[in-house]
Amino acid sequence: MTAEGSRGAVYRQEDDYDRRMSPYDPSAYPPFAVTVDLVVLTVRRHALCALAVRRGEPPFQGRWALPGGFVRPDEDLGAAAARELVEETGLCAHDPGTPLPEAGNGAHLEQLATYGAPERDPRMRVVSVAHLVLAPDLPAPRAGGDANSARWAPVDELLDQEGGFGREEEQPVPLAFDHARILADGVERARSKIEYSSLATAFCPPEFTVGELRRVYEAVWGVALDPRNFHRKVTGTPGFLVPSGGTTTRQGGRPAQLFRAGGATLLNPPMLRPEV
Amino acid sequence: MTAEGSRGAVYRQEDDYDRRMSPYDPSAYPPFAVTVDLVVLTVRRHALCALAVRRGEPPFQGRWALPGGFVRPDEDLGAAAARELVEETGLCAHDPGTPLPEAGNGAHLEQLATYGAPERDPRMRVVSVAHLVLAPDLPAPRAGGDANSARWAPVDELLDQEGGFGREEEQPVPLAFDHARILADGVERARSKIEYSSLATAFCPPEFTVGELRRVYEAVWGVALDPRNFHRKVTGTPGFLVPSGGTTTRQGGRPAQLFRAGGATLLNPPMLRPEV
DNA sequence: ACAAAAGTGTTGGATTTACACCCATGA
DNA sequence: TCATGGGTGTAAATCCAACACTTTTGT
Repeated sequence: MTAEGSRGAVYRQEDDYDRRMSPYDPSAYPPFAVTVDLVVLTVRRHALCALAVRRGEPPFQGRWALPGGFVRPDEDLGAAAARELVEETGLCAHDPGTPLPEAGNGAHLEQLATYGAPERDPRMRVVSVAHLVLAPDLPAPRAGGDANSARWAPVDELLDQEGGFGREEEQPVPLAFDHARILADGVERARSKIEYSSLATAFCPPEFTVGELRRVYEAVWGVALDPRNFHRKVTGTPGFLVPSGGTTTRQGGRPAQLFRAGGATLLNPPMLRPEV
Repeated sequence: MTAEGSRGAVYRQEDDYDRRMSPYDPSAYPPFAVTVDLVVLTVRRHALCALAVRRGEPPFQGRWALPGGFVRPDEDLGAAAARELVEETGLCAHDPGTPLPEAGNGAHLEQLATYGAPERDPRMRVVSVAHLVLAPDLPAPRAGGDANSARWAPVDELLDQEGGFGREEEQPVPLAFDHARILADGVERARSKIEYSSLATAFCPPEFTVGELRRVYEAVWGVALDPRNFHRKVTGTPGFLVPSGGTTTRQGGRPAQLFRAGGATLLNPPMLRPEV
């Protein structure tokens, strides 16, 4: 352990930091590392998937983890998350003020929660501000050019503590650190938020059909919805969808109207998630 | 500025902190101070109020601020918030796992959001994990024995950027730091959460009447509710309230049944907040 | 012609609202 | 007796789930 910056050192523990004067006295407060971790969700092949990166170094070497990195000395938390997102996926999400939901270039980014248990990283005291990203279906992820060190995985698979091997040769090992918990919290947030907000459109391309939007709800909630009532509901909610004029038959069947996301962010009345 | 720990110093900016090996290398990551700030809400005299403490030192000397303090080196975030709460109010709220809502000794504590804009504290780089506390009406707050350095203030008054002087001689100055934003976020969270959860009971004493619970909703939402429909709604929602057997006439009029909070945390169907 | 997906109409039941009305106490 | 808050009944309006049925394409 070095003299300063290590756990267990003795600091002047003034509870009311607000009453302190000295501007920069490192001995007066315990230093933490602050990082951002990203829960990046998308809907692929009718399943809710999250972005995972493979760890190349200990601890948890070889295990899957959420993407993330340090917050820089002069960077806001949301900006750090947006930067990491670009670096890991090429996705551009506009940085909102910390807890403001906001759509950027298709993707939605918001702060999720902060995780700071003392032993969550065995190397040092790390406080991680997790962020949630909802993105449309993307090409295979790049991670520093290295393929197969990053992938989209169904969240059920990543959270499955039991067996449940993926179709591939992937192992059912839990995620590194407390990332399973973070991912579960992010998934829960997404599930409840599409109920009363228009966020489900963040999973869709710029133009989409009502059926495509319905399949997003079905994948995120893991339920089947009545296509007819769903159609009435979403087209009848003011500000949710605006027709873009075109039609498509990319799903087969009768041509479907194309829509864009409307201006409304809060849905009133909300979408109803079927019981159990 | 001292050599290390100050803004603008140059660190090895590895984006992927997960790939680093060295356990405790302070030059490898930028150190932050991590604090918790508390939004403590209660309902007093038919108004939603928040706990504010007066700052005795610069910056923002003499201004009102939210209570808070440093996270200790071996302390979890929720534990730090619970500790600060006890120190400032004597209230006991059980520490939940980070984002888990949980009731302790009457009060509810949950993580709210994290604020880390680079210039939010002029002294140093501080990341503050804000927590939300919902408490029943309390005796006058104590703050280190010093009265009049802590008070309950109506949130409207604390958030009013314009005039709107309080009844007292209090000034309409905005809160210190970014605490107005934090308070506003906390209030918004409380307003929306009592809609679909049983959290409104956290504002009530252990035993309360339906009318008292209704006045909580009215104060938090700032609306008037129909007492008759409200009664049917809350008593008809399974798990929300359980009769404690007793009655009271402390509100005058016909004796009212006393209830305790039931086991349910999520309300289905939710309470409906009247439009506009 | 047939399958598949999009969309409209209709109906019965549940929920919500608005308000009339009665109940039990203290002053 | 009156004022005050507690609590029940009821009818109209609204919302929602279920499903029959029509439309428009590709094969």
